[in-house]
Parts: sequence; C-alpha cells; structure tokens
Amino acid sequence: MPLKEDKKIVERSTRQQSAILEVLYGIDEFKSAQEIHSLLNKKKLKVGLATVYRTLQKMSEKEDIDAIKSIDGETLYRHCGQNDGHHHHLICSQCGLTITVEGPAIENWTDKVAKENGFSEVSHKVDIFGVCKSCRKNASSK
Amino acid sequence: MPLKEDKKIVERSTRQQSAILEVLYGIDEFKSAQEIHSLLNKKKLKVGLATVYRTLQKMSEKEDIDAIKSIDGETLYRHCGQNDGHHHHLICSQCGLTITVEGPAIENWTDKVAKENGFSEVSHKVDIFGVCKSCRKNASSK
DNA sequence: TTCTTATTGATAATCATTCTCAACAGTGTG
DNA sequence: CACACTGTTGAGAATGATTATCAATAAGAA
Repeated sequence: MPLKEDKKIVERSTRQQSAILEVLYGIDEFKSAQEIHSLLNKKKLKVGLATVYRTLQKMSEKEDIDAIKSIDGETLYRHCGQNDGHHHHLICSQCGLTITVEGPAIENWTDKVAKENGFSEVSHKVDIFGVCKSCRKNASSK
Repeated sequence: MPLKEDKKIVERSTRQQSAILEVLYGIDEFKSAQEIHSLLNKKKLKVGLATVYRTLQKMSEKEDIDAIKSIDGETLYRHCGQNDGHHHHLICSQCGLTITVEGPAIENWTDKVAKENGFSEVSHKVDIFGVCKSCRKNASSK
C-alpha cells in the first residue's frame, strides 16, 4: 500500500488549459470569460464555457493572470507581463486600453488607513476607469 | 396651450420613496437592494422589489446615497452623512463595519496618473475591504 | 374633479456565473 | 502496454442578482 499522507495536489496539464493561456497571451485588453470563450471558438480550440470560467478563476487565484471587475460587475481577465510586485491599472472604459501603473503612494496610504482603524487582511484593488485620449477625440468629433 | 418646452423632469414624491429613505437612515452598514427590501417588509412597509432597485439606483445617481460593489459583485447601498466632498470607505468584509475616510493623497495620485496618460473623466472608487479588529479576534479564538 | 403621466409592482426575461455528474484523460504503477 | 486512480472536462440545469414589461395606480396641475 503506497503512502497517501502527503496532501500534494497534483495538477494535470491539459489541452484546454494551454488553449486558454494561448489566447490570453494574444490579447492586450481585459476580456470577460465569455469573450475569451468565443475567441477560443474562433481559433477552433474547443473548450467548454464552464472550463473557461474554472480555469480563469484558478489562474487568477494563483496570480498567474490579473482579474478585475468592470463597471457593470463582470469579471475581466488579462495576462499581465509583470508578475513581480503589486500594481494597478488605468483602463479606458470605451476601448479597453489598459495601462499598468504602480503606486507606492497608494500602498502606503491604504496600509496606513487600515492600520489606524485596526483593519487587517486588507485588499485594495485600485483600478481606475476613464476615457483615453483617442476615445475622447472620437467622441467630440461625432 | 401651455408651454411644454422646458425639459423639467417632474419628480413625484411617493410613499415608497420615503419608506426606502427611512430604512436607509436607520442603518449604518452597506446593504444590498434585496436586504433593504426585506427590511421594508419587516417594517410592514410594502414596496415592490423592482421599485427598491429603481429607487436606490436613482438615488445613487443623484449622489444622495453611496453605492459600492461588494467582492462578489453585488451592489450595496448606504446613506452616508456627509454629502460634502468626495470620500472613500474602509469596509469590514465580515461584519460590514464601515468607516468613511478621506484621501487627498489618492485624489492627487489618481488625477496625476490619469493626466500623465491622457485620460479624462476618471472615476476612482477606492473602497478598501479588510477585516476589522473585533472580527479578527473572533476568528482567531475559534 | 379630471386629465396627464410619472411611478409602481407582479412577473417574465436576462445574463453572468456556478453547479451537477457522467464521460474523459493525465499520470503513476506493475 | 494494460490498468487503476482521480483530476478535469463539458453540456445543460440551476442560481441569483438585476432589468424589462406593461397594465394599474396615484401625484400634481388645471
């Protein structure tokens, strides 16, 4: 009888997971699970919708990818180059252009505010939504 | 024939709206529309669920009340004393304790980052979720 | 009171996301 | 390779918050 005491969670690599990663690497903007699912279809990479949801969620938990909540509550995912360190996003709510920014000032401020009030396990996700320059131009010339 | 050129949107005050306001004044934490709806029922103030949603949404647009998105995507509402000026919240994700904080540092930072990248119409809602002191104690003594 | 129309409410419809569970497929073993 | 073990998948049902529908109701003006 083999030992079964180690709680090592075996992770299997599957065709579906690679497909999802492949699509993620090919995009710059944040996309919803649904969008990623249709991108997969277009590429003839058949992956079930439930699997897309599960996989994206798992990846974001491991912080392999970034996840944000859009204005209207959808969860959006994106592969972000820099795994190193905490960072935030400046997102154009019209075209989806995303700029990654770091903000030591914010980290300090949230930490300070939290500590002053006895809070711990603070999570702050300061993603800033706005309208980028080119979208503003297009809108005004309409 | 009376003039009808002004686009004044007539707002009628109704029993339902007062009822919702009354409940909002009676709570300190952020509540979901559903929760507010049941609170109304408990008070024998019959208001339809759809009306609760509509009214809360309208009030938050006029900034009469504060609205935030919880971790799991629900929209939460709360009447907040200070209508004056922009502010943020420090929210305990376990008990709902909410502390209102101001952050000139944040305002400056987000403005600066946005401008540097040509963004406008920036909305930043920096609501910080964490675990408050008393909830932490309860958790550790379990 | 009467007219106009904003507002309401019961319910159906949406829509993103999660759940179910049988079928499938990595991975290690003999 | 054959086989067992179990993580993973996928089609569709289920969930749950929110929105749309639309006839009935009720403010506010005349």
